[in-house]
Amino acid sequence: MLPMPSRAAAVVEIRPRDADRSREEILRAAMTEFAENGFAGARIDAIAERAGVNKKLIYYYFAAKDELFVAVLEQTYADIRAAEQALHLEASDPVQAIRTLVAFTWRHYLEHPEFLALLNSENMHRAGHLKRSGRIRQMNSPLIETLATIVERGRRDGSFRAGVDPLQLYVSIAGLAYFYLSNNHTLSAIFGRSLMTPAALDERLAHITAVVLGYLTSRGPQEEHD
Amino acid sequence: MLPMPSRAAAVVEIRPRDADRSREEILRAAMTEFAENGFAGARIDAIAERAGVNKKLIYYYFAAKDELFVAVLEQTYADIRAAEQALHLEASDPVQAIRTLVAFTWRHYLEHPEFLALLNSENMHRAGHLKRSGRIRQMNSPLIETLATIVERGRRDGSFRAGVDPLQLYVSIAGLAYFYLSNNHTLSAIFGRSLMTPAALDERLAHITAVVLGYLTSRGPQEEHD
Amino acid sequence: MLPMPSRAAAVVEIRPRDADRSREEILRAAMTEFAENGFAGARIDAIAERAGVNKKLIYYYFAAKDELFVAVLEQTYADIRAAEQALHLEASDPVQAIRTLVAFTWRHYLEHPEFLALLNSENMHRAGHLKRSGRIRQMNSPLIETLATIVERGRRDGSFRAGVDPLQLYVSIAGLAYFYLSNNHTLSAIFGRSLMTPAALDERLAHITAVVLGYLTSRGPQEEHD
Amino acid sequence: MLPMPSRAAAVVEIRPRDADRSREEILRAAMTEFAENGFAGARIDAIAERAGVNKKLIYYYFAAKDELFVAVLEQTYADIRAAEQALHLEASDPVQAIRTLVAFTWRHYLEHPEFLALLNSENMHRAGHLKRSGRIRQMNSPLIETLATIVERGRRDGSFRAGVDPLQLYVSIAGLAYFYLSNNHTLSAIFGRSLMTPAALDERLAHITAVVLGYLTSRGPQEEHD
DNA sequence: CATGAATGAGGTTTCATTCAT
DNA sequence: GATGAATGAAACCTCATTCAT
Repeated sequence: MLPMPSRAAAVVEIRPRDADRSREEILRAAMTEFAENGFAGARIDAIAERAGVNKKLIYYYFAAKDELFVAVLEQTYADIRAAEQALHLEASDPVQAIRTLVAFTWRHYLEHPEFLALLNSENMHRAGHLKRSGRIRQMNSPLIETLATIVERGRRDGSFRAGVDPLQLYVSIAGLAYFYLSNNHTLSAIFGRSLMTPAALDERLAHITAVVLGYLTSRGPQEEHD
Repeated sequence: MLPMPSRAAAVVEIRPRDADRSREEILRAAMTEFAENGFAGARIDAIAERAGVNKKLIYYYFAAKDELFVAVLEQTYADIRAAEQALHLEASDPVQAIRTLVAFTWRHYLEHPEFLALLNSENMHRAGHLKRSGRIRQMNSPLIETLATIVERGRRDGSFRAGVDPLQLYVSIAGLAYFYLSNNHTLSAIFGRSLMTPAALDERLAHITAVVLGYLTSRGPQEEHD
Repeated sequence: MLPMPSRAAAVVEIRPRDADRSREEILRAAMTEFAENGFAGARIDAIAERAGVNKKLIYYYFAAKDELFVAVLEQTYADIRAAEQALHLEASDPVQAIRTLVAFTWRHYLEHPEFLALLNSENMHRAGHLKRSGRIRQMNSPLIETLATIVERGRRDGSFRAGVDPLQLYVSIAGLAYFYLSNNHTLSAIFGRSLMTPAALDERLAHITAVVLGYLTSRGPQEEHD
Repeated sequence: MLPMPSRAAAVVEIRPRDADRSREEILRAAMTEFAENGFAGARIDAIAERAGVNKKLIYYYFAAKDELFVAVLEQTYADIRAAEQALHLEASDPVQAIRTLVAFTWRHYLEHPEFLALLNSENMHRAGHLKRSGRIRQMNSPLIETLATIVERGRRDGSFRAGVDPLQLYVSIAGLAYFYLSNNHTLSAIFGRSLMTPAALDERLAHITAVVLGYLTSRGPQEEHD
């Protein structure tokens, strides 16, 4: 009863989907469910239904809810790391490189709301799942080092200020994008103004870029360093 | 933390009426529980135990889990608004006012991790609870208007750039502080470096201040505006 | 702090209602609540709210939910017995007396749906409450004896058949009215025809009268008696 | 009570699939529990215990208490409709057909006290459950049409009066049986005379038959039609 | 006579997980 | 690889009732 990816399979071909397909389907369904409801709010039942499989199959592939969540997290991190790798920032001049990086971050968050939601959920659990996954901890973002190079190049050619910590900068870029998108519901509820129209989104990206470049290109008087 | 009507009260330990006391105790316990576990993860049982009251009493005062959460949110927002009002930013010069505001935001988030957690949880629910509370929607932050005044004063005396949207600025200040603190667990898990030591915290505040002032005081070349 | 129904009361007159009034108010509220929801479905909270009194007051007057129900039953039976006594059936001729009695029963049920509902509820409990109340058991309907007299008069003057058991007749008259009214919801749901329009109600009364008189005035061939 | 597909089955005691068995067991248990305690008084715990299954299984099959009640109602109605269909009233002469129908109704109510109890409970809820079940509303009793035919045949052969509404007649036959049986507890509590001895039951059936036939066979003077 | 605060027991329902096939 | 049936623990919530005043 094992699936046969050989000629025989082509003949019979009764089953519409094979093992890998099911696993992937579950993972995708879990990602949506976890993103929409958080870890505690997500329901195994809902995941099974979304994936179109039996609940038990979920346990067959991913022993427990926690481990399924870890798998989803790993997948999500792998996705963003892959996308980051596709950027080639070394070539261009520092200002342009920063523009590209900021825009990339913004767009990735915008197109992957599940990433924000999963991060939210995971932070609420004090990164308990993430700590359990050796794989994610190894997926240390290469962006930090790229950023260090860019910042250093900018400092040397006189376009950027000195004393910029790449890690702080990375967190700031992320934060400027993340907060706006992740908190969009509460913000628009309070300000009574939709933050997700195309115009508003463009405006936000322009603002973030201005903030980051404004910071990098300004002199940075001493008294600002504490 | 409780107001003391007179010295005598402090001595004899006359508590406010039990009813008020219980209600407040429940609210405080709920805030902690919701902050630690999110809305879905929070347990009414745990809240009752924390507050030292019978579970039913919670329903006596707050009809349902949802409404209790709304009450907690309202309290939290009321707290931050009260703190904001205590700042007097109009007097000082624009640069100093911004420094004060950034530092205030940073410290409030640092000292009230429950605020961040509740916000996280609420965003996961797409602000469903917040939308239900007319009271919170009215508590529109006066900071936006204060910020508008400061930015305008800075522009007129030549210290700040033109074209700064106070709402964008507000969101950016919040985001720069929020992301670092809220995501501290996942960030430190990934970077293998604790972000919560006193030194690290000071460093972050300095960085945020530098970013915000760097942005405000730099010229802002046209091409940054899209 | 005791109420003073004396001159003093007339002077102060702060309280809008006195003790008896509260008790009565509770009883009335309980009747409605029990009638609408049955014994198990009725809520003490709801009764207190309906009566506009504190829940504890209910326990002050009627030690427990069961006893409150018994009190309501007693009141309801007392009402119908009082109404029955107001009928004077002895005078008129037998046929007319039966007409009057049937119409009275019909109208009383129609105007007192709570009586039907309470009876329903009580039967579901196998008359447990009723059996506890000596007062109700003594309130044996005088109608049975009146009916016996009417039936006997009718038999003697040749208008009614012989061998009519007054108890069976009483139960039949009640049943013909009761079933239609008490089951009106299920019946109209199934037959898709409203049974409570004025025309429908008149028609039913005419039918019941015809059935009862048809039975009483027909010869009654032997084979009908088993 | 279960159908036996073959002798072999009876020997080896091959039970129907466990799933069906459980579902049926739950339904049977629920019927008893609801009949004994009404909807509000019935306990899911008790049903689970009676059925010998886990409480959760009840929700697995019937989502909620309400829906379980609807299922029970549907079953009960299906039972009585099936029994009605087994009667063949068309053949016999009108008087005999009426006798048969009255006796059938009486016996069905007598042997299925749960039907009366469920009806009681459902009426207390204003047929809320029944209205929700399309299936029951479609199970419109075919008896009405059969009755119409019988009554018409009787009218034509001169044995029955004219102007008999089959629906009214149906309701009357039901009411004459229903009230006696359903209210037997309160009635015997008040009259201090047991109504459920075999002799008493026979007597009641004889009386009902006499009432119905008395009505149908009497002339029905105009003034009775109001 | 009247009240608001508080409770313990138990109700329906949910959920992650396992059993048997 | 895949399934439907079944479960125990625990969740939210309800209810009649009592305590203290």
